[in-house]
Amino acid sequence: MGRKIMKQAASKTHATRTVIELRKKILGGELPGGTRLYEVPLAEELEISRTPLRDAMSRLAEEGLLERARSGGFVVRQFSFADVIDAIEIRGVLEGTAARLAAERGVKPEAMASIQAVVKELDGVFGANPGEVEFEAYSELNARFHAELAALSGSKIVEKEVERAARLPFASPSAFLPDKTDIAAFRRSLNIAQEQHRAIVQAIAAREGARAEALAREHARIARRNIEYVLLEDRSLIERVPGLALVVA
Amino acid sequence: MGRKIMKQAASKTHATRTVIELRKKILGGELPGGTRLYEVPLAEELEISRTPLRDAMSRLAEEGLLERARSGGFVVRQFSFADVIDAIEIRGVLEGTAARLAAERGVKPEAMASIQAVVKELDGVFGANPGEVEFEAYSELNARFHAELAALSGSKIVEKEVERAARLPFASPSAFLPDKTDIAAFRRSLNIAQEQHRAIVQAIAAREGARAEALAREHARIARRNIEYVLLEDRSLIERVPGLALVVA
DNA sequence: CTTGCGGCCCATGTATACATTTTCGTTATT
DNA sequence: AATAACGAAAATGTATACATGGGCCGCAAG
Repeated sequence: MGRKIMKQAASKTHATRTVIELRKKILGGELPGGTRLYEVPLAEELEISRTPLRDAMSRLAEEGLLERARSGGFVVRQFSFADVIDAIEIRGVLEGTAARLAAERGVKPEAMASIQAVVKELDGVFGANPGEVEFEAYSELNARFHAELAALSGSKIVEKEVERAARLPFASPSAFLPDKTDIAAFRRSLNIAQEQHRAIVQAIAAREGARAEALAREHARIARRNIEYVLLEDRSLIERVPGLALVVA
Repeated sequence: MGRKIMKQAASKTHATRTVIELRKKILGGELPGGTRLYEVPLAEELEISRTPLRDAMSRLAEEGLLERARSGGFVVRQFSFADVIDAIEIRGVLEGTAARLAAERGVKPEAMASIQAVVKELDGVFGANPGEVEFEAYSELNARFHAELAALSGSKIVEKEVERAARLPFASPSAFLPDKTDIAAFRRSLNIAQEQHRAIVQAIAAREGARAEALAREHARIARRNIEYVLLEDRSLIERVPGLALVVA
């Protein structure tokens, strides 16, 4: 197929590619929160013209990583510790709403079967001994669980808003997955999270809206605890969490 | 070529003015949901070039009134009846979160005094007889109440998300204010709403988070009922609600 | 009639020159 | 010394020409 020589294989347009590139720089800390993005030098550095750069920046503003300055131009958004906590809270509240609506309005059997299958698959990534987890598989399945949960609400709007709330990388359900980190509490948290996955699905199946909502909210607290640990107890882990570079001390 | 004749009446830049103009056309129904916005003809019609037009469209995408088409370009966003209901639900959930956090975290006395003053002022717009209301004043104070409630959360993030959820015009707290409409149920709803305003503030002052949250959610149901009435019972009122032109049958 | 290919058209993507506004240092005036 | 006013530099805003690429139509082969 692609016989055409594209120096940039990944994306089609300069703007699209620039979104990715800028996002990487922002999340990687190369462009810290509060940085003003001057169009001319930045365009030169990226070897594109100002037009696609502005397009890319406006998309990143939609994404919440940049904000428009009052006098024009864009600035890298800056988050405080409290902002991170609150962003996670909102994600939990919205996922809770998705879970509650799913319970109240009911879900199609196929959708229920599908998310139950994800939970079952998640069971499979835990080894015999506590602490044994296939992180890669867990991470992927966890993302799928959260995506399907949002969809269970049966509401495109709710689904979209949940997705949006999780777009801030440190607020995402996969913000901090222990990976190879050798901290017992982190590893244990995966077991707890999985138990909550199960309970949420169960509550939705039983049409227990309030319980489903409360469980989903509590579920988001795991992310909060992990982030709090990273930010307050062991800041050496900051670089392991995408987007935490945006958080000002 | 270089025309220096600039009729910049209202806003500073062409883009800013175009945002306002397009928003008006969208909410007014002149550009119905699903309409693709072709840059060249639209730019000609608005008598600007494509550059500020694209800027304006991207801002409207941030606002949620447009969406980017997969193949490029912008399309006027379209909402179903269910979407309207769900957007109001989300606004209620987020305002509920703001109220709960205010109660849980506590608010500064001055902020509490300020919102209590708004409630007191709102009392003043009701006349002696039921149904007597100064609509203009009510509308303005109601908007202030909701803005201050969001701020009571003490969280910039929550405040911003509440504001965002209310930006979809039909989901806003002032989406459908009876105005001169002579429907008894609508007029009564204002009294009920005001009682809820009072209760929400009271719950926050008493640090009753769950109650504050539940009340704020229920408060949003008034908007839902009113919109449902307009859409299901008396569609002649549709034109009275900004943005309802976007809602497809 | 179907199907696949080729090319044209049109819409968006991009570069760039020019216009306007903002910013900030400097100077003049009180 | 404070401040107002000015102006140069720099940054964003705008217009426009040109590039690119996807979709549609027609034609020809099967």
